[in-house]
Amino acid sequence: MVEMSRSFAQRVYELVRQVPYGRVVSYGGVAAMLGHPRAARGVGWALRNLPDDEPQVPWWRVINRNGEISIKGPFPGPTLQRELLEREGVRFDARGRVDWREYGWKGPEAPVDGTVVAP
DNA sequence: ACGGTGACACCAG
DNA sequence: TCTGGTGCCACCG
Repeated sequence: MVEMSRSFAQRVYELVRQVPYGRVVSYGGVAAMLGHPRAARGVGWALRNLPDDEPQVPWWRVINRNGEISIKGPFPGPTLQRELLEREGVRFDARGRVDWREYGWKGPEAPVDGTVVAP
């Protein structure tokens, strides 16, 4: 097993499950939404060790701050992730990056644009 | 308790 | 913009 109670990893999975189809979020973004703005690496570790017991976790929608695929290794990792994202309509530029303005997910409680926050 | 690892982020230069 | 160095966090023998 990889977790016992509500481990950090478990919370990562729950949040990533909420990332909408065709949208992406950064490791640091996930960490921040969980209240741990400096735990980006922890998020990466959690997704790398995603157990088979955790279905419905769109791990491929999590990329690094530069809008790039951050998976290492030759085996079906980087390629598969990009494949899955493109299949959802996410487009990569010539440098292999995603535009945050267009596909970035602001979080489950993100305010609708046009909302006035303060004068 | 300790040191090492990793699908990260940030800050100079 | 890119690159290298540094900081941080969760987790594993």
